[in-house]
Amino acid sequence: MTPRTASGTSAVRLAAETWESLFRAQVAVMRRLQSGPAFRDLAVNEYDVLFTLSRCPSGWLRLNELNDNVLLSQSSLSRLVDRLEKRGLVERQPAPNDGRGVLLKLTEEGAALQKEIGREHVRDIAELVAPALTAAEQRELLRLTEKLRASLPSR
Amino acid sequence: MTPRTASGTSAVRLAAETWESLFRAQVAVMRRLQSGPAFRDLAVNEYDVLFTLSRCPSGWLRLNELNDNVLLSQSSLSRLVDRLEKRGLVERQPAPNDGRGVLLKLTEEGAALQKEIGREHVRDIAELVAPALTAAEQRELLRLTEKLRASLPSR
DNA sequence: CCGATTTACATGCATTTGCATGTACTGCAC
DNA sequence: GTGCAGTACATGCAAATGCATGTAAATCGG
Repeated sequence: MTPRTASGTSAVRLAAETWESLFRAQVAVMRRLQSGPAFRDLAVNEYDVLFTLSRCPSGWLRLNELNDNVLLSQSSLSRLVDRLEKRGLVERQPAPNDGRGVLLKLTEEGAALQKEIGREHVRDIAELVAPALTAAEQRELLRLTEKLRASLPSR
Repeated sequence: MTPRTASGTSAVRLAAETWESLFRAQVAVMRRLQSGPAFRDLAVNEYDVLFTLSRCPSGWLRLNELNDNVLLSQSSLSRLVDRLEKRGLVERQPAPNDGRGVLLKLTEEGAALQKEIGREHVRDIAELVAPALTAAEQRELLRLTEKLRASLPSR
């Protein structure tokens, strides 16, 4: 009854092994990245918030939208943003059309720090990924992970 | 001077975008997995330790080897294992040939809990991954992530 | 064999995190 | 409009985490 592939592996098992491998690769790469000097005075999650804000076309982003990108609870993100605000890296503003919402934006100092760390970070990534996979393989990995993410149920 | 691909993207940038996509996919999948009912009484990191032990052929695993698999500092893993031991899920033993080392093993109760959670977990994974990618795509994603992980510098 | 360095793990302590809850606002039913 | 459920964010508090450091054992250089 259970459908099996040519290699005798069930579909469920293939999915589990695929996720396991993706997860382990992420752990292994992340471990090496976060121990590097790029993150000496900013945690990876904190950098990630600055990075996401730097990519935002309007410059302003809602806190709840930010939360989708980060593996943090809503309350933890709220306090992480507190810290960034106290360090003068981001700015809060009440949302215009929603009295409950909060908009976030990089300060000039925040944007500068993001760029500085970002340069190092990108270099570190390339040093890990480029020797491991050919350009074609990287493009395929990019395509597959993007497709996976896009296909997930909204929540 | 900077080498560019046909699409005008530098090798460094391709590597960075590939990692970014892999990372976001991991965050998105993990967010959905850990909010599910499978992890109602065991954190994901804690389950991960039980899972890794369950895969170990000899049954016993060194603490430092375990640490390579998990995105946790050495001290945090030490205390995580404390908690698992207090709950009767794992057992510590001094390493035979190295007086500094500690060997870990699942208790019967730990093995049973791992299997129980594992069943739910695998089902959750399949529900997310299988509809998103074809079997061939999953195999390719598995291959690429495995190659990436295997190609990383030891540390 | 002896001292110096390194490795494996544990622990004190400050910081970060998540859960539960609180507050304020929105939107919907009527 | 009024009441009521739902959403967005903040906060109290207990638990988890990381850094720095401690302890003990292994390894290395002489």
